[in-house]
Amino acid sequence: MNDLAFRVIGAAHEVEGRLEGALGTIGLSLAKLNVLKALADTDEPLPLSHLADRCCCVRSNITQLVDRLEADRLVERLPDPADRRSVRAALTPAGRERHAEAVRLVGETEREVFAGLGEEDRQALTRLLGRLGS
Amino acid sequence: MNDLAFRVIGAAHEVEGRLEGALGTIGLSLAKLNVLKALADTDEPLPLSHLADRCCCVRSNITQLVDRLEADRLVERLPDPADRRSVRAALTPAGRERHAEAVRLVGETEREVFAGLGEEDRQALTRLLGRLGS
DNA sequence: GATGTATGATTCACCCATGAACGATCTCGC
DNA sequence: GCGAGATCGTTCATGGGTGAATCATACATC
Repeated sequence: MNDLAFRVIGAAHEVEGRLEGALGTIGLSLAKLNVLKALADTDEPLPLSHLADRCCCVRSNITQLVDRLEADRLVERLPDPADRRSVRAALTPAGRERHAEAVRLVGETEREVFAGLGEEDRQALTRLLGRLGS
Repeated sequence: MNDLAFRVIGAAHEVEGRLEGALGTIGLSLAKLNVLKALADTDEPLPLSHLADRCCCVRSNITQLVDRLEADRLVERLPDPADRRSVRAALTPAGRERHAEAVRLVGETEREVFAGLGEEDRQALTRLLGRLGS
């Protein structure tokens, strides 16, 4: 009954820690993966504003993430000839590769983390989480 | 089944957001509240290292948090005559008060967030979360 | 008592996130 | 065509988190 909020937060923190740990071994983080995922999903260069929308974060955050991803040579900035205000982010081949590795790693880690739960438990958990915040 | 990890993280993010929003109205944050709680629970000045242990974070983080809480006049640093390396953090009267307000606010918010779940659901959620990460 | 090691807190560099302010550019309405 | 206002990305200040390095102090051992 009590402190359920902190239990949810604590559990998520644990899961996040596991994922960050796994991704750290290939030089990524959840934040970076999130950007790579958005780019891999649409499979074409995305204006940074669109990227911010898909990542559910503010534009200034994307600026910094793309800075770091560009330094990692996983993403590059392309000018948009049609709108000179706009900058589009594109996956490099290395970025596409790294994203694939990351997806594999995350899947593995997820399986480990939820190994203690059967299929029914997982559905129950999903359902319960979906009913929070009304 | 799929993406359950991200569902857990997302739900926790939502809950965190609600709590941060509520605490923001009285100039606090979850991080600050966490420190106040540790001090209120033991009810005596705590060396910053112990505080770091109880808050499950590194010492450098506590240094910064106590800096801000001291600026807010909610906490003060006391020298330890028995060990001149040590600095103890103590709640000010204002800190004690603010902590009480915060606890009330968090309780309210928690009730709102989990209003959609009955007692059985809450127990089920607690149980499921407890089985993560084995 | 001197020396060497462990420990306490701080500082620094980094990562991630937000919001405000800004300069450049686009677009709409006149 | 031009001016007003919207939009794009960046920068800056702030808050929260980590780990490495540093300095003072404590302590153990000789």
